[in-house]
Amino acid sequence: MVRWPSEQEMRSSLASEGRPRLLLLEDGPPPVVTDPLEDWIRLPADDSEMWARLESLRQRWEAPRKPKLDGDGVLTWADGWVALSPIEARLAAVLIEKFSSMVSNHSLVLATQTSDDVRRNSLDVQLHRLRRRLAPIGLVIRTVRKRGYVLEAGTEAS
Amino acid sequence: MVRWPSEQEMRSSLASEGRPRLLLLEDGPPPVVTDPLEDWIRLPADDSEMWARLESLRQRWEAPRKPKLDGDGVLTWADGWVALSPIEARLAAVLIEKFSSMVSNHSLVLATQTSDDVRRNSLDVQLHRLRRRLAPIGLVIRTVRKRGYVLEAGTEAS
DNA sequence: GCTCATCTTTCACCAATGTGAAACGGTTGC
DNA sequence: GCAACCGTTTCACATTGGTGAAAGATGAGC
Repeated sequence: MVRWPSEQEMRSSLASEGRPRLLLLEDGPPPVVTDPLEDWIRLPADDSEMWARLESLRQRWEAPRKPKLDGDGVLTWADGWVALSPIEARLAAVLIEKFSSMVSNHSLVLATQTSDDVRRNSLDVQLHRLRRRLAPIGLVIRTVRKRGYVLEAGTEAS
Repeated sequence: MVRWPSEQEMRSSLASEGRPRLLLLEDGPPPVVTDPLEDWIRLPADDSEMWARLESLRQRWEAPRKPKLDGDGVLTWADGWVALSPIEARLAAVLIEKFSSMVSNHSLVLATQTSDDVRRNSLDVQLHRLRRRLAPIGLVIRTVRKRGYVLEAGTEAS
């Protein structure tokens, strides 16, 4: 929540981090906001109205918290989209389903449809390739040694 | 502009058309809206506040504009315009309709009116030429291997 | 330090896609 | 008609992408 127009810098710093903000209008004309993650309300404000606008912003912010993978191997996330190959898409699908939590090594091997033993490190290679693709749109795959992997949002640190 | 909650049907019909709407709150609690093309205001409302919200919606709606293709094969976009040949125009039309999302290979072949198999790669050639034409005005066609293509705005990196 | 899991690189092979050149076909203006 | 032009189709070849395999490099845990 940002006082407006007195806290302009906070507004722009939040904006550049891609975080939502509600402008509390003290005086002056209302701003025209085009960012879906921004809204405003004139003070003094009714509690229920304030809550409704905050809740809307919160939902808009949290909605795209999971990457979306369509049936054509196109994976969409905050920074854009990438096309995945069939195997990569299957891997990504199971990782996305448990987004931000761990997926066992074994279920990933199953996702690649390959029979588990001969291909000692074929999963490693696929994961390597998937990492390469996902990095540009801000997704990272972290390792849980001996157990599995976690797909999550990369740190915004550019 | 939709009265709320008395004109619910109009709200959903506008929503399904992807058009913006401003809910005029007559009574009852304010709604939580997650669609960026929707907003609300409580009646009676100050003129300047109403205008600000309407203007915000208008800008959000117009921002993600598509390239425009007229009946003479002239395609207009931010950086100017180019003239397309008939086949290129038909291709561009279906790509523009789904601007920024994927168009299947097959529907593109249909757009060229050719019967799908004999012309093994005639679509490739057309796409190649279309790419050449569109590049100068800042449009790119990205490939989704085995599935289709996406027409989108090129990176502003000039 | 040793072992083992994981990561990365490289190679080989094949399939899909991109591209230029050329052949083909229609239209226009003479 | 015919020449010039333009759009379209096809062909041949180059380039890129997908996949599996193998081998070396890295790093964690004992």
